[in-house]
Formats: sequence, C-alpha cells, structure tokens
Amino acid sequence: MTALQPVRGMHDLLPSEHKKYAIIIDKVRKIASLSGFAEMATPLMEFKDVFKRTLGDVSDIVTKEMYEIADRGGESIVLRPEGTAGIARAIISNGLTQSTPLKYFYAGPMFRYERPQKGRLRQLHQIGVELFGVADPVGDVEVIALAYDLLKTLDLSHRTTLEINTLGDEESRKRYRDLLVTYLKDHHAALSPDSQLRLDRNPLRILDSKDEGDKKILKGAPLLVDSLNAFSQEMFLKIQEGLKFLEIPFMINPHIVRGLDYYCHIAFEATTTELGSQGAVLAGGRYDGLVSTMGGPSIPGVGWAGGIDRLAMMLFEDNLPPLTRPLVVVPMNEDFDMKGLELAQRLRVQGFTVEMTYGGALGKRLKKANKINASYAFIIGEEEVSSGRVTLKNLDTGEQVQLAQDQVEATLKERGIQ
RNA sequence: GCGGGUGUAGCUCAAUUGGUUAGAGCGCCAGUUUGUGGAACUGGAGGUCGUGGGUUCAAUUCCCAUCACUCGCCCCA
Repeated sequence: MTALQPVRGMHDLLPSEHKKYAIIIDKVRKIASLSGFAEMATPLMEFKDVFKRTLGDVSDIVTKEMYEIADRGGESIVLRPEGTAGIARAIISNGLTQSTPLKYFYAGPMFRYERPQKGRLRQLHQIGVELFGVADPVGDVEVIALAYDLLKTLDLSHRTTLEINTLGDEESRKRYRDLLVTYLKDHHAALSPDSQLRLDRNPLRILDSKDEGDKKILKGAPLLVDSLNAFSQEMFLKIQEGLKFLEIPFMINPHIVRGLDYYCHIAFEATTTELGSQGAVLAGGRYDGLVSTMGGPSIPGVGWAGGIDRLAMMLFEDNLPPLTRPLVVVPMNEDFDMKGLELAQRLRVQGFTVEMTYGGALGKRLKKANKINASYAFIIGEEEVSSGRVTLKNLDTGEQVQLAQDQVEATLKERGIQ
C-alpha cells in the first residue's frame, strides 16, 4: 500500500485539478505576453551551486530544503527549489546579457523538502516573471502592476492584500542590520528560542516573528526606514508614487523580509487569510546583485513568483472549473462505428470537440453521452446511412432532426454550436 | 525539524462497554427499455478497517511503532 502512495507532499493532478492549473497558467501567459514577457523554461535540476551561491548559505532553503543527489560523475545536483536563480543562470549561459532589458515568464514545478501542510507541498508549482536590466523604479512598478493584473483577472484582487516594503540597498541594509542586532542583543534573554537562533543567522527575519514576546520587544526596535540612505528612500518613494498613479492599492508592511539573500530594495507580497498559515500567494522583489553574484555582468533585476497550488485553492475551492461541452457521436451499434468515427474525424479537423461512444446499444450509448455532458448527439444507424443522413439530437431538450450528411457543418454553425 | 488531531467502500460518514457474515447515502455496473439518454424502481459489484507488530479466547475498537493527510510553530509561493 505504501508503495502505491505518491511520495509525501507530491500530489497527482487529476484532470479536474489539472484544468485549474492550466487555466491559471494560461491567464498569466496571456497577461505576461501583453507586456512583452516571453515564456521560457529551464531544467528541473541544476548544479547545487546555482542556488547555494545566490540564495545564501544560511537560508533555510539551501541548508535543509533541497533535494540533492550525486550524479554518476560525482557532481552534486539538486531539484530546483525556486525559479529565479535558474533563469539568471540561463541568461548567463546563453549569453543573453548582451542586450537588455530581458523579460521572461515561466511556469513549472519546484521542490522543497518541507513538512507538508495545506497549501504547502514538497512539489509545488509556480508561475513567475523576471525583468532584467532595468534599474529604474518604473520596472518595479510595471512588474507589480503585472501581478496586480493577474490577481484582478483571476478575480482575487479583493481577497488578497498587496503589501510592500523596502529592504534598501546593501549599504542601508548593513547599517540597519547592525543597529537591530545591537538592540536585540540587549533583549537576548527575552527573545523566543527561534529568534535567538535567527539573531546569528538572519536577524532581519525576527521582524517577521509571530511570537508575542518578540513582537513586544520589536516595538522598541529601530526601524529600517530610518537607516535608508537617500538613494534607497527615493527608490521606495518612486515605486509608491507609481503604484498610486496606476491606482493599484497597496499597504506598507515594514515586517516583510526575505529569506533569500539576493533581494534588495522593494519586497512585496500578495497575501490572504484564507489559506491558514500559508499567507502568501505571490511574492517578489528586486534582486540587483543576483546575476553578478553568479559570475555574470552586473545586471539589475526585479520579478515575482506566484504559487499555482495556492491560487488554485483560492480560485476554485471545491468547485470544478467549467469544461467545454463536447458533441458526441452515437452509432446505433458496432456496425456503424466506423461511419460514426468518420464523421467525428471530419468535424474534429474543423475544430469541433467531438467524442465517440463505444460499444452497446443506443440506450446505453446515450447514457454515456449524458455522462460526459455532451450538448448534442449525432445518431447514425441503418435508416441514416441508407438515406445519406444523420440524426442530430439536442441532449438538453430532446429535440432531434435529420440532416443530410453534407449539411452537418452548416447546421452546427447556423445554430451557433461549437 | 518541534508539538497536537485524523485515517473504515471511488466520495461523505456510521459501527453499542473488545464479541459471529463491518453498514448507510452518493457514485459505479446491470435490468425494467433490442431506434432514444436525463427521472423512478429493482438488483449487483466494491473493504488486507492506512501499514506492521503487541495484549487478548477474541481487536475496526486497547497499546507501540510506522506511513499519509491535517492544525499550529518554523519556513515560504
């Protein structure tokens, strides 16, 4: 039995579920391409270094969440835990950095060895966009606007909150980090055990703590805003102005921080309270140092990734997405199967969705036609074949007419049947 | 990785203090209906009680372990 279960945290996408994913991906694909973001795909596996160097040596993703294997040559290969680093690697590998800006869209599975929960899987699916080569805040605004367009298109903009924050540039962040550590060290004993660990590894994360005691201590903590240099402040202000100008609603949440090292300046998340402790359905930020860290030229970047699994959960809950209703071919019996299939093939070539019924007598076949939610049935038997006709039956009303074989397409179009 | 909850048919759930062949609804299959489906009625199939051990004359029920899901933490999309 155990062997017949899927691997923990990895789920089958049966047709109804898969359809939801396809709908979401199609919408992003459409929206992204309207802004000139072209779809691309990178391998599911990369050398470990691609992530280790860029995400940060102490990030949880790198230290404990990667699926890692040694290939036959002894190289350490990992299943990608996120999409951005792979895209960055790809633009360097392929020499695409010569001419910017570069705009990409991707969709696919990511893998993280975490404890599964609702909305948190070991094989998760993400969609994402990346904009390389634009240091100007207009790029940030455009990318966030793209995210907002997606949420609006999915009708989720009113069920999510767009929260933004700035992490500042490296100089600002370093200065703030020192101030924060100094402050928190004075309260070391009162911090939660988790935060005591974070103090060494990634002190900024403490800002995001859910521990009540931590929250109390943080009230007196220095604010990152106060450590921002003029340049960082201006970046953040211009982005806010841009969002307001485009009438994109947002909130500033100074507690948004990033687990990955490559982020700077803007950090944003679309959050929901509908998915338990998994609040973020889409998140992103600016990663100006990423490409150079990897050994490429110094090219700035900004982008986001959305969780398809989480979006699908919000979008459809338990409802099935609407499916197109097929036409169905119903031969009277086995003798007319090929005649029926011939008609089906003829209509399929012209773009009609046509399904066959297999085996059994008329009654049984109509029952099957009903089950697949067909709109119309073509009935073909002795009578029809001898007169060169076909019976077209409306499965909702029961009404039926006989048509000459060569009138089928014209009649379907006349009635607006797809 | 830490702490809690759950696991019985394809799905949603029953099963009295441990006691014979573990039930229902929905769904599925067949028939009533050999050129007409949806509704109704009748019948049928389908279960290693998540898995493995233990206690007991006897375990779906009690104990332990394990797996999966789930809630909170952690982390993140």
